Amino acid sequence: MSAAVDTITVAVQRPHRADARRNFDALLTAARTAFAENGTEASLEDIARRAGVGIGTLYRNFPTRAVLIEAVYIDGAEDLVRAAAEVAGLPPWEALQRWLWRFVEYAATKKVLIEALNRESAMVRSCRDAFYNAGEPLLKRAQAAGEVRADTDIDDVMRLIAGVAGVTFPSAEQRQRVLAMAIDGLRLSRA
Amino acid sequence: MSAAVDTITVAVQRPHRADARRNFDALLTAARTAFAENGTEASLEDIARRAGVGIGTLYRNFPTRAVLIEAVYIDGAEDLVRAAAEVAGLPPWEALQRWLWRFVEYAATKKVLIEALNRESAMVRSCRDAFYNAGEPLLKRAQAAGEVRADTDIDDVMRLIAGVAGVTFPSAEQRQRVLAMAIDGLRLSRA
DNA sequence: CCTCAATGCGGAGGATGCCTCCGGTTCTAT
DNA sequence: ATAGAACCGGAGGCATCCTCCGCATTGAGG
Repeated sequence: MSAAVDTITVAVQRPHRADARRNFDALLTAARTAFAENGTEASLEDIARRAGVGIGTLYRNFPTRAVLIEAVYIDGAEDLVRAAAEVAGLPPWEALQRWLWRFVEYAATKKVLIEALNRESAMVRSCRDAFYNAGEPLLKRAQAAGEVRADTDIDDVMRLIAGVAGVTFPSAEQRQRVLAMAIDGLRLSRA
Repeated sequence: MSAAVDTITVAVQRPHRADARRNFDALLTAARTAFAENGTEASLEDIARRAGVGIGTLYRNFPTRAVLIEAVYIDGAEDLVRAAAEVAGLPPWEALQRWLWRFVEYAATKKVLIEALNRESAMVRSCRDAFYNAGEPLLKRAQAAGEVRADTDIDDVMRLIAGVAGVTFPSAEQRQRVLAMAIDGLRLSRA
């Protein structure tokens, strides 16, 4: 499991100087908040202001918007990867379901996830690979146990869940219900 | 069915003068193309250029970006509403499924749909109401026939399908497969 | 403690896009 | 043919993205 975590490569280096490190962290925090509120088109000038730094500082740390998005995206990804180990001991279907709901929670805390999933970059692929490495054993186990349809793979599943998790629902209740329906779709086979 | 079509109210008036009507149509066409390529953040100046008109003309016809998005969104909506009548004679599950795949096709031709579904405006509500009026009888019929889970409604279903239809898939094959899984999720009940 | 080089800073300025408004043009009803 | 309502394009103001430069700060080494 530790091996899975290590595969997430880091695109941006956290600076060496203490002041720069503080600014880096402040920018990440501000970006997380701004993206959660306004999506990934949130104004970078606004993010710099929120962090209490100049726009030059933002660009020095994150040369493009995409790099900033990815940095936010990777934040917390390790926790999700580790969560797979936490549920591994449960019965197959239960384990997979629990992990998928963790994935949905992760998605809820950052709107960038859905948009990032559609991006093609080394960093995103690295994270995606890590998620897939974490979740795939759970899926295969549930398939081997005859609890999940055989005609799907981890990429299908992640895209299905991510797509639904990205919808803005009027109520948490409905969100829960519709996501449950999507997850239930994993169970049925046309056989 | 004709009553359902009539409930779609029109937010923008098509102009009276011949030249203005031509420009209006050209703008709609250009917007459809630009949105399909770049999503709803596509440059309005680019759209005006594509249509061969000045930016002032774009704003005169569509006072805000939202109005333009909605105009594109409604385009073709009537066809989808009518499609419900075309499948009504089929067996319950078949009818619903056929219509949902029509919905997916409609979504594929314009990326704006997914984003529009998350917007709150009179026009969007009007279209959504029309879709729901069209699709709901099909859903209820399939539920009455015991072919669809009882714990869902047309709003759930539309959001589920729209969410998945909005994902960018690397292949049409995968898209097909994952959407089929989502639709299969309608069938299962926890009972 | 001091020095100095590497690291890091903010914001002015150029480019682009959104949006408004005004002088000029075109269309159509009479 | 004419008048006036409808319509036009694009300059200009504002916001945001992004770069670059003169100045400031940090921290390692002596």
